[in-house]
Amino acid sequence: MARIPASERRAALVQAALRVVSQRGIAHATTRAIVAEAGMSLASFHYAFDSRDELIDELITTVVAREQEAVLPDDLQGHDIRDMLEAGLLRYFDHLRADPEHEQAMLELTQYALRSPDRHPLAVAQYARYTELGARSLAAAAELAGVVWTTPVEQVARVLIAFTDGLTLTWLVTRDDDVARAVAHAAADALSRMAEPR
Amino acid sequence: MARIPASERRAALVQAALRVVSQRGIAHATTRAIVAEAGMSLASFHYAFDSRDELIDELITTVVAREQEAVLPDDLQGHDIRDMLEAGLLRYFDHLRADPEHEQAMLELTQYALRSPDRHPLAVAQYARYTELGARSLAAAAELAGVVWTTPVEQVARVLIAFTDGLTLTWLVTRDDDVARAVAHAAADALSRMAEPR
DNA sequence: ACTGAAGTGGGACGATCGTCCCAGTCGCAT
DNA sequence: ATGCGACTGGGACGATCGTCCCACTTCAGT
Repeated sequence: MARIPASERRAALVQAALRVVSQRGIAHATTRAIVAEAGMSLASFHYAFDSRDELIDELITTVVAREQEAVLPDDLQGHDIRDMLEAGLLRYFDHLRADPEHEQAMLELTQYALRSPDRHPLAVAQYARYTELGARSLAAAAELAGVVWTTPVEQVARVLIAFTDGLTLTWLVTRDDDVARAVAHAAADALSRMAEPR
Repeated sequence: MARIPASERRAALVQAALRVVSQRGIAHATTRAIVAEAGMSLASFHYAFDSRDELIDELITTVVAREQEAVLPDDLQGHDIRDMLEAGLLRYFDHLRADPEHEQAMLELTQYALRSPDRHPLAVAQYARYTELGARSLAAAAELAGVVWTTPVEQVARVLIAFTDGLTLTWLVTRDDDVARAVAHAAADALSRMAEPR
C-alpha cells in the first residue's frame, strides 16, 4: 500500500464507509468491510481513527455538511410559487431516483444517531441543516414569485422537510413514481398556501 | 421455568423482541437480549424458532397485522372534510407522542426489511396495510362529510401515508410539537383538495 | 406405573466483531 | 547517510454473536 498521510486516509475511509452503508446498510459497515472497500489494511483504520464510533460520527458530519446542491435548486422555474415548489420537489425526487441508496443511507444514519444519547445531537444538527437549506430555497422562491410567507420561513422549511421525508420513505419502500409525484403536487399545494401576494 | 407450549413461547418472544427493539433498537435485539427480556433460557428460543431471522420476520408480520385502532379514528369529528382530516392526523400525532419508541421501532423494522431481498416484501406488505387502513378512514370521512374523492381513494391514502411518515420522522428527530401540528394542518389542507362536494 | 413426546437448562461451537500490538518500512530533515 | 517520526501489515486478543447439542425434567395417554 502506498504511503498516505493520516488525514487523507480519514477522508478515504469516510468515503468508503459511505459506500458500504449505501450498498449494504449500516449494520454491515464493519471496520473490516470499510477497509476492504477502501483497499486498506485493518491497522490503517485505527491509525487514522481511534474507534469505529469516531468514523461514524465523522461520516454523519461530513455527509450532512456536503448536502447542498442536491436539494437546493439553482434555477427556480415556474410562473407562481406553487409551480416553483412543485418543480423543486420534483427535482428532489429526480435526485432521489438517481441515487436511492444514498438517501436510504442518510435515513439509516439518522436512525442510528437517534439511538445513542451521545449521537442524538448529530441527528438534530442534520435536520437543522436541512431546515437551513430549505429556508434558503423558500426565501428565494418567494422573492422570485413576488410573495411573502405568512409563517416564519424556518417553520415553513420544517414542514417542507417533513414532506420530503415522507416522500422519500414511501418511495423507497413502494418505488411508486406516481404516488411520489402526487405527494410532491399535494405538498406544493399545501406549502403555497403559507404565502400571500406581497 | 414453568413449562409453556412452544406456540405460547413464540408469542411471548415476539412481544419481548418488540420491547427490546423499541427500547434499544433492532441492532441490540440479539437472541440473548430477547430471551433475557422474556425471562427465558437461550435454548427455549431455538426450541420455539429455527432462527433469529424467523423471529424477526414474525415480529414484522405480527406488528403490522395488529396496527389497527392506533391510526384508525373510530369517531370522526369536524364539520368539513378538512377538519376531519386534521383531527385524524392530530389523533395520530397524539398516538405518536404517547409511544414514540413504538413508531421508531416500526421505522427501524421497515428499514431492516428493506435491506434484505428476502424481507423486502414484508416492508411492501407493511405499506400496503397502511394504505388499506388509510383508505378505509378516508372513505369513511368522505362519506360523513358529503364529499367524493376526485382521485382514487387508494392513491389519496398513499399520499396520506407519506405525510404521516414525514410527520413521524421529523418529530422523532426534532421533538418539535408545533412543527408536527403545522405539518398536520398543511397535510389536511392538501388532502382535502383531493375531494369535491358530492 | 410406563413410555414417549414435549419442553428445559447449561454449556459449548465456530464465526465475526472492534481493537490492539509490534516488528518492519518508508520518507524527510538534518 | 542517518536517525526519527510517520505509516504499514499481519496476526492476535477478548467479547459477543447465532446456533447447536445433550442430559434432564415434566406431562399426557395408555
